[in-house]
Amino acid sequence: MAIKTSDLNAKLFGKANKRRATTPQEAQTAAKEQAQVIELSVAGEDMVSFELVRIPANEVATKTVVFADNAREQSFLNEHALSDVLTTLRERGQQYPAVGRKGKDGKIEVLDGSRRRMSCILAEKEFLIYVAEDINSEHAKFLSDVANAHKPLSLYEKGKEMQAKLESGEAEDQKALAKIFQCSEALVSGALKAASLPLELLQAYPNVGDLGRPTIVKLHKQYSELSSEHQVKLLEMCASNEGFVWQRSQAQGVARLTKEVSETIENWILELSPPKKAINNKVDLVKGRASYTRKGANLALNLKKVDDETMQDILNFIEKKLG
DNA sequence: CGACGTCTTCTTCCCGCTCA
DNA sequence: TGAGCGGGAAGAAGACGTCG
Repeated sequence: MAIKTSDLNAKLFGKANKRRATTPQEAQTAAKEQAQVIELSVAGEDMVSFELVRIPANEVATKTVVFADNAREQSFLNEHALSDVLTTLRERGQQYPAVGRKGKDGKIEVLDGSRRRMSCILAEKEFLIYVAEDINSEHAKFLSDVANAHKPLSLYEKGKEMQAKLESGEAEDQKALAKIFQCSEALVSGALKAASLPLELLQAYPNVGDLGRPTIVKLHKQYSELSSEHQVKLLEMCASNEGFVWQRSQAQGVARLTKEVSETIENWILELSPPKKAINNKVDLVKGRASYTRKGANLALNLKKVDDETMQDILNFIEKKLG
């Protein structure tokens, strides 16, 4: 994702101080060459100076934390979700420093670069980050959001953001959300469903970002049809002993893993609640030609091999009867 | 009974995988 | 290495349900 990262840096450093850089290109170069100090205006406002800090691999986890308001769900960040960053990180080290601020407790809060942070932890590499002394929370959220623009959030993460906007009243309804997020109403519906699913269930998958709307909708339907006791049982199966579900599979490749996890979960659900749909009230009236199903006050007819004349007779009868 | 909001389904397009 | 295939993503539009 090198291109997108450079886009981000162009945005971030676009308004850098002339002392260091006057154009996005220069600022990018500065970031690439890892200048010790960079001054830039955050959100087009105050000038803030960032100092480059190098954190040894074994201290990344303890000395830095991810900004709490970051939309990215940290528990989804595993070797599969980070495979794009990990390959280049292992080969050539960290290309672009992350951006963060000094927290009250002395820890560094990572605003932009939570994926790079986790990658460094996984790959045991040195973590580079530009740190500023004082950035208010509003600006911090801005930086964090801009940063997230280049690696799309998963449906779950989008759904959580949408949920928040609904609750805060920022968005009136799903239609408004679709406008704000520039997506279809169908996607909003799917994202909200994803967000309503328990984390334990989603963590069964190798890369939650890979789960599309159809998969989520299916999963949501299957899960929500379970009784609450069964839901709890299913989550226990997901969380039990041998790590996440995907870690128990032998399959190669994320796509295959994802498929296997889906199948596993589907099977578990079937085990928990046997297909009571077997009570199919379909009745064969004339073998192979006519059947009907009764549901409440409704009647569905299913006729095969019907010629025009017969059809007309039947339609006439219905019209006369119900009309 | 109508109007509004949400969900599902249909269709098209794109991507990645497999096999020759 | 290229062609064919299957599966998934996304949007549009119609179906459905709910509320006043």
